[in-house]
Amino acid sequence: MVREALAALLGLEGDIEVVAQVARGEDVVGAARDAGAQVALLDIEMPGAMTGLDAAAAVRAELPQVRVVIVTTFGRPGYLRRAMEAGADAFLVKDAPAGQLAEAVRRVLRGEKVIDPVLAAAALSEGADPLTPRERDVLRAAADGSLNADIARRLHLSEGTVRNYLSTAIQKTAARNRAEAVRIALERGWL
Amino acid sequence: MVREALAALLGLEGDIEVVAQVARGEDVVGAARDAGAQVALLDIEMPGAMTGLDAAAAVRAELPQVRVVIVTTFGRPGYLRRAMEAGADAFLVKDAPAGQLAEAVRRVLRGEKVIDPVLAAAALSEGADPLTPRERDVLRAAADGSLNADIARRLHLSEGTVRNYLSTAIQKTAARNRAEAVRIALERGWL
DNA sequence: TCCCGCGGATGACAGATGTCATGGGTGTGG
DNA sequence: CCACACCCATGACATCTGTCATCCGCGGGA
Repeated sequence: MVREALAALLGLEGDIEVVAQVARGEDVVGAARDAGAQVALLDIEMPGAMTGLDAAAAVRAELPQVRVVIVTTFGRPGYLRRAMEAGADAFLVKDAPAGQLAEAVRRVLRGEKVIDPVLAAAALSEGADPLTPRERDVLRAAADGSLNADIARRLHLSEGTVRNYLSTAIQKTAARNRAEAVRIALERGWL
Repeated sequence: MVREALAALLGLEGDIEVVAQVARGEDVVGAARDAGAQVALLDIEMPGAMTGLDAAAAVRAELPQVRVVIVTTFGRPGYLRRAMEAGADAFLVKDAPAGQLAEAVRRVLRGEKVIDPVLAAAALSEGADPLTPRERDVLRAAADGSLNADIARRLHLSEGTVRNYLSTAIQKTAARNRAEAVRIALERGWL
């Protein structure tokens, strides 16, 4: 519904034409190629296995002439960082005024980058993700309230190892327990 | 951005006119009255103190002739229940096709109720919220990973009492610890 | 009147969690 | 070759968490 609504909004602009819409990240590259798109507008949170950031990287790799605009619900600095690493040209949050959307499309077509300066500052001041891949796995597995034993079974680890990884993750996030660590890592876009 | 986009979408329909838009729940009743709206379209998750459900109840109380359509990101059965209790005429989730939005507006104007039958069945089979107000408070306070001592201080309770309330909440949600209880209660729309 | 649910509290106990020291193996870069 | 980071594990320990029994006071129904 939101996708179709944003398409309607862009369609009202005389100089912009919506040439394709897809629901899943896996379908982005194909649709963009078939429709001859000049700009791809992607949400980070999408159904399916592929996130909008993955789709952005795929577009950048396979259709380098296509500009990528990321629109997301959550203005997490970590998202911005990862979007830039994935090769995005613009990064917008959904609670920005609607006019910024069309404006961003026009500007990336002129070769400009479009980034909220406040968010950019936050992303830079925050520092990079300090978690190792395994710490991320364990933290993600702990997010739903699983017991250490469950996590150990799911990741084929010993229970003590799970405790060790969680302990380091808790310290790196400056949290006091796993729940706080999960919340902080989520806010920072590290999961 | 999403609000303006949905307004653009509805504006494309010949028989529907968007007469007002507001960002915060507190402004809904005033704007609906001033604009002479026939239908109020409300999101549950809104900035400001007033949720969309509160706004729905306010509209129902002060402008009884105005139909209320709830649109929400999360199709939680508890949300549906609370929306109906607040006097909503329609309940839509945002990942439904865009056409359903205009269709719902037309149908509530004809006096019909619009509810996804799958969600209705889920809401009925799930049973009502079993939590007492205090259990809800404590569970909400525990959601961010606070220690028992923090929660006790924040709610002016003893630490043991916090443990007791959490224990009963954990049993009522059939969870194994507080984190799981929080997740389940959130999914059910009990918080 | 009596019972029951709710709010609030205490104490005791078992189990889960977080920390630390310490060990091993692997791979990568200087 | 050595240092270093990462991965995985164990054991010990302190603390936090979850459960249970038990108590008090209050108010609403039967």
